[in-house]
Amino acid sequence: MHKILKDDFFERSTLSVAHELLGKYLCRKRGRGVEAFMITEVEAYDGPHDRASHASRGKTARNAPMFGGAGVWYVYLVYGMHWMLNIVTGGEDYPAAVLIRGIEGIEGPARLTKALGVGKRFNGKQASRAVGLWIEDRGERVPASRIARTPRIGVDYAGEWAKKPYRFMISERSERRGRSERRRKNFLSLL
DNA sequence: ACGATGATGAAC
DNA sequence: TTCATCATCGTA
Repeated sequence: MHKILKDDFFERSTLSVAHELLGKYLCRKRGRGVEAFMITEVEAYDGPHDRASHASRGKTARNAPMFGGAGVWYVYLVYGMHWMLNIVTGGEDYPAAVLIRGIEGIEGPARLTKALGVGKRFNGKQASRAVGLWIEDRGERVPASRIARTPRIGVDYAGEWAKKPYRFMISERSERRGRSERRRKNFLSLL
């Protein structure tokens, strides 16, 4: 069962959408082929008062997609070099979106956009097969016991909002973690 | 721990 | 018209 997610899936509470996006598939059509990756990590940016959200300073040319209808891509550049991929949630005029931070085999919001060739041309476009970038429900369910919630990454400036557990991820089994990744983690923990 | 690298938004 | 600030990543 490969069911393309429509507006109605995204036109709901941002936290629900974020939670339920885990286990869904991010799909990209390039040339004749379609690549599909399970979504493993997301963050919710919820409403005009969320100080970690671009929308917290009101509507601007950049964040306009967040204020529009649900199911639309919001793609923007950070640090002058990285594209971030978000899907707009909630109703019209309620600014909210879910940032896709990781997919199967590719951790990191900038890495996945690079790997899939996602850039600003998707900004403001409805997620759909016609556009070449969409999300599918393939009937796989992630057990609640494997879903972890933590505060969002890189939003320390956001005061109380920085502490909210708006990051959702599929927790990995430590046995399956490769030696190199474990070494890298140990190394980073020294910093 | 830091530099790369450029758009954005706010101050002036 | 500047200027500080980034929803990051790779390298040391």
